[in-house]
Amino acid sequence: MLQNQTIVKHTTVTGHRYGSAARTAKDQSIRLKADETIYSEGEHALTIYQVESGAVRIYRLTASGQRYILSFCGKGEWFGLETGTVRTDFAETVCETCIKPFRANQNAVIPVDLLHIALTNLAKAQHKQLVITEQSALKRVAAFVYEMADRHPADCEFDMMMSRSDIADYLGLTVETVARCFTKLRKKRILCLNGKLQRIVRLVDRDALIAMAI
Amino acid sequence: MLQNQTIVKHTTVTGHRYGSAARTAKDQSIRLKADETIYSEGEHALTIYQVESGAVRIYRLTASGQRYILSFCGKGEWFGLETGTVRTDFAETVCETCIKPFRANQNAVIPVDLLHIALTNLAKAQHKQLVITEQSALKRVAAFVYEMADRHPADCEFDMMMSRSDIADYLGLTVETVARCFTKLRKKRILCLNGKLQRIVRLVDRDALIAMAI
DNA sequence: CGGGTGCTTGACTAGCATCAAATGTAGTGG
DNA sequence: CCACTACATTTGATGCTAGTCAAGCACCCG
Repeated sequence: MLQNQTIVKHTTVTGHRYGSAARTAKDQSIRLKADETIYSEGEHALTIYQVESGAVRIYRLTASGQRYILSFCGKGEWFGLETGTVRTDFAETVCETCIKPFRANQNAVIPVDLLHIALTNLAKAQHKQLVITEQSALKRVAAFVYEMADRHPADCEFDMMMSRSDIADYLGLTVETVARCFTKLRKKRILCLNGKLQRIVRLVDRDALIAMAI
Repeated sequence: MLQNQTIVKHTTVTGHRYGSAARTAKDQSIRLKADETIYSEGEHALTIYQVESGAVRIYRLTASGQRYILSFCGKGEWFGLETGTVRTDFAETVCETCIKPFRANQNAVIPVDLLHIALTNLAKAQHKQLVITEQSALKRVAAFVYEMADRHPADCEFDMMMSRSDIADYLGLTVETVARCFTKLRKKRILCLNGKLQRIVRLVDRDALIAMAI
């Protein structure tokens, strides 16, 4: 297991930076086009990754062939940390993306706080459970847009990059329902959609979006 | 943060036991009645717990006052490990329960693999996402019964202990829908329900249950 | 006995899935 | 340049599933 091949030390110092020390590891960052596979279910899990730019989708396939997207990872987020030695899910790029691998070779030290990564991903997964179960389709989509907007705190216009089908498989809805919800958000004057694929969001009423997403 | 107040060391030795060494810590196990609070949202998070017997529910309250149960913890399972210094959820006993606390005082070493606990809880949360989003109400209830049955691998009869309302808040359904699903499972001759509160499950067709839960 | 709690069942309704089709855009080849 | 295909998105019509509201039953306890 990954965590048994590493030595992790946590001191009483609060805060923890992954600064230049971590970045000078011999593993170089990797640039990928859209929809490229990073790893697949069943593969041996020896590497974790940090997203430097772009976005990655982590998903599973059910017995019936349905795709379910567990999470999207944006800039700065980590993925690929597994409970066992084998991948239980798939990782693919959503768009052109740079990722930085951290390999766990024998006796190698990963200069990274694995526990912090695991707990952050756990918190994300728990929050997603709340979004999915408690809320209507419209609220789920609003929560998704808000999650994306949170990655661009400065801008009121940004590119989601995910297709409607990605969003549907992430929120447990159908493509049609997602499209209808975006239409409702437009009609409520909460956002505008631009770009040929309607994936560029311009936030008109951020407060209303937040009120709806909670 | 918990993980910053502890020193955790993982060697290359595979496997990791929480044997007598951990159990001789000065923290004694605690016996609680049903529906007692272990901790609440907003409290300072300094302790993690292992369930010795019984069951614990971990839940959150939404802005609208709805309860959502993130997980049930049974014998051997750990809870209370938080991302920050403050509790984000509530922990209560479902029934008469024994728990063992592990406090993270300054300079104290927790003789426990926190990363392993975090990753196990992450895997549980991810699996629950799949159950909740992909499946019909009947399949969700079947998956819940299967999860409970997995905690009693030897017995074909066991006490779930959770109320219908607990199960509903866990699966994102209503009490009525849960009751209707149990009725369907009975009519399909997959299980029988006994006890005055109908919480004792007798598995009649385990294979059919598994087939339904996946 | 009456009141409280937890479980079940029935009737009705709202919301999402499904099926189907239209639109807009890009790319290809004649 | 236009015809054609391919793909992503949107919209409409319809049906089913689970939520809502309501009532009834079983059990327990004062």
